[in-house]
Amino acid sequence: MSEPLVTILDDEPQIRLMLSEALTEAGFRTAAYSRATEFEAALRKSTPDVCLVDLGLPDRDGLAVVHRLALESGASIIIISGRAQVQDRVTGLELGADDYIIKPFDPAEVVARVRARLRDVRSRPAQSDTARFEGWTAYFDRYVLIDEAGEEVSFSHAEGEVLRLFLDSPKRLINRQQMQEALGGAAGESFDRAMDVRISRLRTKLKEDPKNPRLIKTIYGAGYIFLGDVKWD
Amino acid sequence: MSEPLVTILDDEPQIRLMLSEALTEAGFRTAAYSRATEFEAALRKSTPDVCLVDLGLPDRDGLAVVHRLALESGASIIIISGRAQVQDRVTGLELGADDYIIKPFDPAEVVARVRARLRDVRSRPAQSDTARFEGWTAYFDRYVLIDEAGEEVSFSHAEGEVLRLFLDSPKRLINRQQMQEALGGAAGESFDRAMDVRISRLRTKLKEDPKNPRLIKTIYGAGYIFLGDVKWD
DNA sequence: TCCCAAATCTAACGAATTGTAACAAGCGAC
DNA sequence: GTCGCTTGTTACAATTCGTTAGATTTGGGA
Repeated sequence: MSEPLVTILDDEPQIRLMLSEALTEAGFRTAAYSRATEFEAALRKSTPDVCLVDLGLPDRDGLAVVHRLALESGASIIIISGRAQVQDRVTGLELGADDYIIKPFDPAEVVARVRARLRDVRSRPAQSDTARFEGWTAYFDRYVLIDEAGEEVSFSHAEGEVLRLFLDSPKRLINRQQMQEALGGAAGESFDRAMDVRISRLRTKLKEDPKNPRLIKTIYGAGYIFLGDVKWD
Repeated sequence: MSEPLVTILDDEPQIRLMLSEALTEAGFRTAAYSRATEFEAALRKSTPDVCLVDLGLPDRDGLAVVHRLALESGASIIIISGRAQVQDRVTGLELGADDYIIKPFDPAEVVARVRARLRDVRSRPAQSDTARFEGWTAYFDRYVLIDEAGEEVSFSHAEGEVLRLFLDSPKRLINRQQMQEALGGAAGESFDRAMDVRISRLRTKLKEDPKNPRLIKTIYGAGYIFLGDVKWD
């Protein structure tokens, strides 16, 4: 599949240029137009994924363009406008725009917003949710750990919560209260023991030596600390 | 189906109130939380359509909440934040947020942006009738699955509903409530077991190993996840 | 040093959740 | 009507995970 196509409709040349450059650099195909008629003619040939539309056009009311686009095309629509009133934004969005960016803008933000629109058009390809540490690879989306030898160990939801907490803050002391909150346990309760058990079970899966754990260390009276270098993908 | 559910996660009471009022008046159901742990606990029960998340939370980094939401839920995410730097917005959007609103904001704009998000959640592109995944090809118009070897397995309407639900959001947690709604089961009922049976039957047809399913995974206490890359023709 | 209370570990149990075989009801084809 | 297929229900098996309770470890004080 080719790269997503982003079209730009704006009458100011320097804005067209700025957007084209930023979007091309971000890996999109772009096509820019200065007038609505020209733009709509092009729509009959190509089917953009995202359209950036300026409201202040010389030959047509920008909102009318947006409205037609919303009705007739499947593209996401982002309005780019100098009109900063809340009412303008509300009508723009109500007419079918998916986002509304106010001039002056930063090209990096436009790129980020274009990406956000593309994500949900394609029903969000899952971002990777994988971490590597000390020979292990944790696939949180699959609930599986794989060791150096390629052997698979699956872990449960509860164990995954603990592991994620550790991998989120490696080499930092995590006290019991912090852990309790992160694991969704209401405060107090005799819930505290449950935490120990979760950790114990996780240790077993990580093949820790009970007498001398290398990865999950207990700090007596303080909490736990996860040693080991973590790299999230 | 009932009104869309919008959740609010913000530690400032007056903001929660302002948003709840505006959204309720606009016809949405709302639920507001002040702390991340509370919010995440609620997520296990209900499935919001849009989540409004403030980044400045007392008990957890707001961005971490956003990231998890983006990975694990199908909801649209709108960040509401006082951090106005472009860099903040870009990282927020990159982590999976669909929109980013800066405080102070006008409730009318928030409502308009929530509506915009719901529009594209609802109007997901009409799926075709053929999907490929992990060696299988599913023909929904013919109620037939074909494996790599070309062997045909037919499936029923009920099984197809489940399969389509999974193929529509691969690698995402689908909780029981969500599935129940999608499968046309009115809430409650002793219908709950029927769902397990449907899934069990589908697993059999997909030749899943009962002890270690690779495609349809159960998350105890949470729901199901379909692993595997899906491509619709 | 030894002793002890507090903290932590973990095997074992049980409540809740999920899996699935077996049965039954519904329905269309003949 | 019967036959065959689909699909929900029931009943029981299997799994998950918090709880309990006894064993073990820790660190301060005698």
